[in-house]
Amino acid sequence: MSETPTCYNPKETEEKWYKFWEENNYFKAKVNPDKKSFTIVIPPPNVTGILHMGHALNNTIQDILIRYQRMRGKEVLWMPGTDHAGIATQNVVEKNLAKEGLGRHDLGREKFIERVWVWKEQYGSTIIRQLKKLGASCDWSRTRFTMDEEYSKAVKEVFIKLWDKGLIYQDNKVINWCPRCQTALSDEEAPHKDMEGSLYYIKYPLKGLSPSGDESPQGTVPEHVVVATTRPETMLGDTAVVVNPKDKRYKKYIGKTLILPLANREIKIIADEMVDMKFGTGAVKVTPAHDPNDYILGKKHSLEFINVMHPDGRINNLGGDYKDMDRFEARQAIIKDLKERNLLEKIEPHPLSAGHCYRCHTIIEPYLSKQWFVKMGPLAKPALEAVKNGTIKFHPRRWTKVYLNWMENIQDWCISRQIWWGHRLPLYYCRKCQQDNSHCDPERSEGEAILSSKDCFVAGAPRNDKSVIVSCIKPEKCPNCGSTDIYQDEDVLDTWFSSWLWPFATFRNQEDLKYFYPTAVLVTAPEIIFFWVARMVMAGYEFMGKEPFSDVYIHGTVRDIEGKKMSKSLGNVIDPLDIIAEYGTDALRFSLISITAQGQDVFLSKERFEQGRNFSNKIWNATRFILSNIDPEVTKTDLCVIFKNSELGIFERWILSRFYNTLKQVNKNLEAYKFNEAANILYSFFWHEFCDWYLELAKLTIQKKTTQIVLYKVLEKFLRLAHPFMPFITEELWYQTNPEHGSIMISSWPHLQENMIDKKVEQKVETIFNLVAVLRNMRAELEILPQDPIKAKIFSTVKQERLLAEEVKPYIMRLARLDQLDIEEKYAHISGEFTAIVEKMHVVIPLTGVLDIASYRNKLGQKIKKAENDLNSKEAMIRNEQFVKKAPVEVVEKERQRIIELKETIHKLKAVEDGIR
RNA sequence: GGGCGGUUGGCGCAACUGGUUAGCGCGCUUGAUUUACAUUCAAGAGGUUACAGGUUCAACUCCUGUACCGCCCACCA
Repeated sequence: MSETPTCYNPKETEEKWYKFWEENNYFKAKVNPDKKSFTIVIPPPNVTGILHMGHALNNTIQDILIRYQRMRGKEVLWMPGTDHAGIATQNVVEKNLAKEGLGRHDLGREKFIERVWVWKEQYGSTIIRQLKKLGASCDWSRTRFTMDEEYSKAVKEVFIKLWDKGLIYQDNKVINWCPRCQTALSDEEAPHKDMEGSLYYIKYPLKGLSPSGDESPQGTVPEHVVVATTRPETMLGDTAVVVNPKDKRYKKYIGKTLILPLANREIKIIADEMVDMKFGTGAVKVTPAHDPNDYILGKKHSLEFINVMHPDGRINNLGGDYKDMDRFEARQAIIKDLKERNLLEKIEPHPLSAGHCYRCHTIIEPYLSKQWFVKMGPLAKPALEAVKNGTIKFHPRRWTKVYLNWMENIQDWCISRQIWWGHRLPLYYCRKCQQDNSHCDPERSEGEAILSSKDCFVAGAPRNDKSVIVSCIKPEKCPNCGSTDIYQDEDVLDTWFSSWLWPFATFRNQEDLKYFYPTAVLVTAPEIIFFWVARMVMAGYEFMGKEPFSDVYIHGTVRDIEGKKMSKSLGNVIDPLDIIAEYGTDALRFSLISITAQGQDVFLSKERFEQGRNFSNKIWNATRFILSNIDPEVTKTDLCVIFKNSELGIFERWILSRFYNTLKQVNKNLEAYKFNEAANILYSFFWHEFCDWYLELAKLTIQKKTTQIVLYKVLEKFLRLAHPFMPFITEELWYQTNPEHGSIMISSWPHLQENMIDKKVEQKVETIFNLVAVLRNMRAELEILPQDPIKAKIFSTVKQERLLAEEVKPYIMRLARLDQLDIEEKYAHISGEFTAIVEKMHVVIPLTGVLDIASYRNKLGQKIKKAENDLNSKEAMIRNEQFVKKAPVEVVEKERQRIIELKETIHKLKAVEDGIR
């Protein structure tokens, strides 16, 4: 009958302890003048969010920092919350509505927003629950939502502050427009993606040579200019063709008029240096309302701006025959028509990159539209300075450059969005004043306008306009004329316009703000640097007069085993909740952390979590073993007592030294944000030193109190070190080791006792372990089974070593499974022996008949050769005067020492070789 | 076009400010069931650190160049 193996079962402990922590308010932060504060604000996940590996990594790192600092005695606050995620959330709710056959316009704005709130109440806390499963020790009593009333107030106030400073303006510009979401987007929200496209060469006939280019008989086309474009459908909005003034091919055409095919409009040929003569045909169609560069040209040359699209991407009334076709449908139709008229010269494949909506991945349409912007230059100044002078540091450092580069080339921020879910702009308009001032038209033209260039660049104009009222609440009457006919701007603000206030707008009172702000460190992924990190820095300086955090830790992106980003659409997602269910939260956390080198991307596969699971199990079983073998009294003994009595044996001193060494390393690496290093150090200490060696040795003396105390103390201290990484299992075992000493999460971090680190003891024990390893190795090579009797001898002329060997003789015998071990001074050669060298000791076991002499001699020969090679190169080094002169003394000394050792080794190995014959 | 990261045993990754014998995990080979743990233990095999130069007494580490992989930003008619 096989017994059921003893395994750690995470499910039972995790729920229990999380509840316990919450009920005891251990996550709560209070202003405490006696303590230093340590604050982290969570990167607020979207309310629509569900936990993915990126969250798991991000929040595990934060929780490690938080739990570590809490144990170190700081008053820590991990501020949680969620982001209303305007577009994403609106999309989700609209999708739900669509199932009922409804669109948001069927409901109307107010009803729709009610629906979103209902949805939010129902599903918005999913991500929070999942973060709890992850063990996150956030102060949930402070949980914030970016649409909370107070938070919304802060958003409006900030808008007004910027308004008053003249940093907010309205303008007609070509912005990134998502035809699916039907809203403007900022540049950051429309990332470019490479894609396969085509370059279409289209003939634009000259005016006057033929009445109309598209009706010439027999398919001949009169004199024309060929333009190349990737988006033929935009030709409907062309208002010029531009060539380089230096281009000989086109010089004669400059100033002439072309007939725009299909639209049959007249457009001029103009000249501008901007044109690259080498690209395409050197002649460029200009569509000022549908391309950012053409927009600049249009402005410069006073062209007309013809917007030919509806907001949903269909061609509008200005598009003639193509009216109401979708933009891509229109593209095909236009190509077909051009072909028929023989106006399409050719189509070439052409790689291009186009902006995509970061929410729905639809191809962005550059679109002329009236939007609100924030002038960023003045805000960027202190934010640049802070990073340049080191007030804010990036980890790893290389991200500094990325940040500075963006900040130095900062563009104005388009903050208005044509959606409903979000913070509505605190702008109101008085209809009466507007009528009196007909110049101003704040209402959006639905994409059918033909604008002359003077209509653009009205920057700041509304600020001087008496019909525009900026206010936190709806004014009862117009302060200018007293009219009550007032309405609010329809647009909402970019979601990031609320997120950038997160480090301070999350606080509910001044006292908290004063105590917890600035926060300590921000933990996030590289994608978010521009969206959020940079803007928070600007907001921190602008509205608080102080940086929002001093350190920014940028961790890698979680990818699948092939290096692809994990995404639902690719189907390569490893769900952290599945891992939690199968292996436990601690296993998930530990594995994730231990494979995440600082700032490097993480390549995940499910198997990687086995390491964490196995480690949990190891900790579990080792603890069980220790607890079942020690006297409960031991748990109350002070370690200092036995230490003072110097009752500690060499192995006790060793494991304590190793523990404090581990502690030192863990401290160092945590301070340096090297979480994987810290985790791996803990792992190898506990597994390969504490369990593999010390626990095995301790079995010999387990009855002794000293042994029990050391076992218990090291275990108990280790649990504390491991707690930030593996909160649940450590809490459970902490409780089991001593039900009376309270929760581990509020226990104190072990104090580093440098005097316990004893390099000499470590070296000695190292030697002993080598001895054991050599004996085990000999056994294996000789193919001696463990149950076979075996005798060994150790020779050493050094008295100290003999004494050491004598002292630990029973241990060596046990670990190497010897029946007899003699320790002697003078090496007496026995024929037919098997020998190895450890330090200054000569380890010998008699040969048995099993050994393959030839292969053994071969191996021996290789060893000798390698040692001789080493020796030669070392001796060459020492002979080199330059080396002896220039290298540091200790390096030279080390080399000399090594030479002596190598000589000795070679000598002994040769003796062994002789002995075999 | 600009910037950044990577290239180290079969696989995935380490190695701080140059300094003995380049570590770890997985995998592989062999052996162990007197056991806290087979989610275990022991022993072993496996690398001239992408390539070409350079600096240095000394290069995985610093510099220059090349190749390949990946990312970011900008432009693209």
